[in-house]
Amino acid sequence: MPELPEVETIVQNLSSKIRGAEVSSFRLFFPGLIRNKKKKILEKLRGRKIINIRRRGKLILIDFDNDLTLLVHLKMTGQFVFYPSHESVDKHTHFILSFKGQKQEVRFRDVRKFGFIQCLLTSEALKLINLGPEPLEISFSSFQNLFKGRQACLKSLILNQNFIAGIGNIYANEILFEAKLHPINSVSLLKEEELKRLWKAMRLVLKRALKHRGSSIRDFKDAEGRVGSFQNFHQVYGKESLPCPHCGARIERLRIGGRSSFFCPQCQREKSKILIEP
DNA sequence: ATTCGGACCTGAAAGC
DNA sequence: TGCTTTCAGGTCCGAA
Repeated sequence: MPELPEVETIVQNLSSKIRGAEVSSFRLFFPGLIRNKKKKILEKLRGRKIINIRRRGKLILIDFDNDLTLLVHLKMTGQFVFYPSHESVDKHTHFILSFKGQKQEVRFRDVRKFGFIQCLLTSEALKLINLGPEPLEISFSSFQNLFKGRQACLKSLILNQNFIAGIGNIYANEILFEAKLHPINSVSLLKEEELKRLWKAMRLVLKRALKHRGSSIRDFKDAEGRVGSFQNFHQVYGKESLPCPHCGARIERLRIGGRSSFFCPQCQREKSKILIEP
């Protein structure tokens, strides 16, 4: 479900509600959710205060005042939502954190159970995962450097979290449309001017999506239970056979690296590796 | 060294 | 009304 804009939206919700809150109790319904071998480590969170909630790529990090951090990945259908404590718990709720003096508790729900939570030392939390730079923080020249010596196909590369962190399938499609670049192009063929378009498109699309509090296609809800609205502004994602909003050509769908890729064959031209001289 | 399919899960929607 | 197939905001792993 969640890519950078959705995860950031949830992190903002959580920050405003539970930064500084003290954990009174937790409940774990699906032990497989916790990646640590010893689930008992969670006991160390009881009575501790949350000092910070951060995002890195698509990961949520909840830092506690005893140098422990909960690393959370929502994967496809994970949700963090506040519920009144008295409300009944449904079968997709796998973990609940309750706070001292608060009538609301935060519940982790995940229909497909792909998501995970891991409890780590704060200083170690990001060391396990090799994440690329943040797309909204990287300068153009650093961005350009990332591509040196690479020759993968463009769409696969920007979906690769080691390359750049936080972009998933929806935003990869939308960014490439905005940049007018064909998803299957090899990055080795891109000129500086095209990389600049890509960098600008990446920033523009992600910032717009943040402003609209993410895209809700089927499962995404923020921590207040609200849906995002950026799905209303998608140009190509999920729009196979519909007219391109720019030129009217029919949007096509292609499978790249096992993921659906939507693009306008007119606006996003494929580059041929073979130069045909007349 | 990359790329591919399958695996991990469940449920909604489409196809027959 | 079924029953079956396909698809889904992600990532990991092992085999070609």
